[in-house]
Amino acid sequence: MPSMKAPKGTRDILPPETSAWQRVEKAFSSVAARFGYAEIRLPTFEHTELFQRGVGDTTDIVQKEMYTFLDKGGRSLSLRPEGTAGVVRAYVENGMPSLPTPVKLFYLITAFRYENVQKGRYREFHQFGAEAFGAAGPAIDAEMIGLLSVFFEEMGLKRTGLRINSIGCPVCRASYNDLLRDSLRPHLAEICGLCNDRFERNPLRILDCKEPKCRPFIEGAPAQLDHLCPDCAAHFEGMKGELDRLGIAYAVDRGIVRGLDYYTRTVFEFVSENVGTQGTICGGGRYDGLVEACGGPATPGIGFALGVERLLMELAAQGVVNPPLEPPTLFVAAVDDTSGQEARRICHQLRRAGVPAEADWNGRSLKAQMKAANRLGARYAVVIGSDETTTGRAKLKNMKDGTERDVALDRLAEEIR
RNA sequence: GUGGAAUUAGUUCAGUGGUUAGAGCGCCAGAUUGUGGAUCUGGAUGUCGCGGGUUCAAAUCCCGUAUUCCACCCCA
Repeated sequence: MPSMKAPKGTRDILPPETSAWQRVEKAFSSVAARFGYAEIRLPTFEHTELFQRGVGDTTDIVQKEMYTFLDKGGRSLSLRPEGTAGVVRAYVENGMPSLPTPVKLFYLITAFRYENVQKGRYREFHQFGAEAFGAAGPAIDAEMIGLLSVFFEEMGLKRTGLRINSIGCPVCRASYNDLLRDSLRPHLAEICGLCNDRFERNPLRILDCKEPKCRPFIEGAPAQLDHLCPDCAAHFEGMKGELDRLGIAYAVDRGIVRGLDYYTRTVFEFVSENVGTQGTICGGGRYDGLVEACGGPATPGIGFALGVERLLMELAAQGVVNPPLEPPTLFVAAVDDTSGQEARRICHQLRRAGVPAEADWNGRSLKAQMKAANRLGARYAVVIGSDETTTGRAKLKNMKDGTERDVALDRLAEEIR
């Protein structure tokens, strides 16, 4: 047992699992590009202050889950706990507000949160995300959800539930918060301690509480959705209409709040029953005040983050099979050391010609080489000996049915196509 | 941060105080001389998570600790 182990909450992703990762990464990039999103790559760590402002000082993520450290120059830096803040920073820093709108970006990142580990939750985890800046209307909200819907469809995912909600803008939220407090105030003694804290700080969060004793009051409480200002209400209706026209099914869930401070109006998530209590595969929403809060011009924005580990879990749970790694097409076996040299030369030339080929690298017996070819799933094998080296011809064996046919060695690449 | 369960070969697991700790799978080699898949035979590999303690004797009992899984909280 090795004494060096991967740190808590991290894990190694090994073959053949990596092929499943490559598959989803490729599919996501492809769908995102088709929707007009361009890839952005960003630093893994940022100034701590960015997350304090961008994610929100009051969030659990910033208060207790960040990997924060001082570098040798005394700067406070943090490993990113999510992707949006960094994208917003880069958007402002690189003058992207002057680009034609909407500016649409996507990314594949790792993120870090210091939390206790459980199913579908790691300290280092992977997200696919996208952000769209500069479009204020509901059409872009639906476009983004459409992107996810197409991605899930192409991954072969069924039964992934989309839930949507609106949490309003700063204007209607202020009056709603008063309404919410009024409704809960008589019951403060009965709801949990945490919710008492939330009552002053951010009463919206109370709606997300799972405490049984809080549930009755939550269900009786007014929902933001029913108290939107006219603009926010129109936005929500507009988005629903867009989704209807795109043929995307959704459920309105008044309980969706999202954990990050920056959200306004639209919030949504894709949920599953197969990821443990962490049912959320993907969460996102609109953040119309964030760019300005990060020092840029007032710019509407919307984005989402998709948990790759959770997506993969969901794919496995729904029985979506992962196509196997491309097997070596041709195994070049050799009967002795001398022909082994020739076999390796042929193998190299096949690879140059674009043919996946394997050979023996351990000086093993012919029998062992054939065994290896079989295990690798090679479709064909040739055996190289002194006869073959002299005549330049060999028997090409089909590993599936065991049949052989005589071929010229210098035409191997063409023969197996 | 809180609670529960677990940790023995590469892997899945058996072994609950008594010699040199086992099995399946996998790996390596062989079953007459240049051919895989089946079968058979043989082989290698363990600081029994780590550190203390109890005992004549600990994988086994006790304490601590780390990690994993599950749950709370929160989120991807």
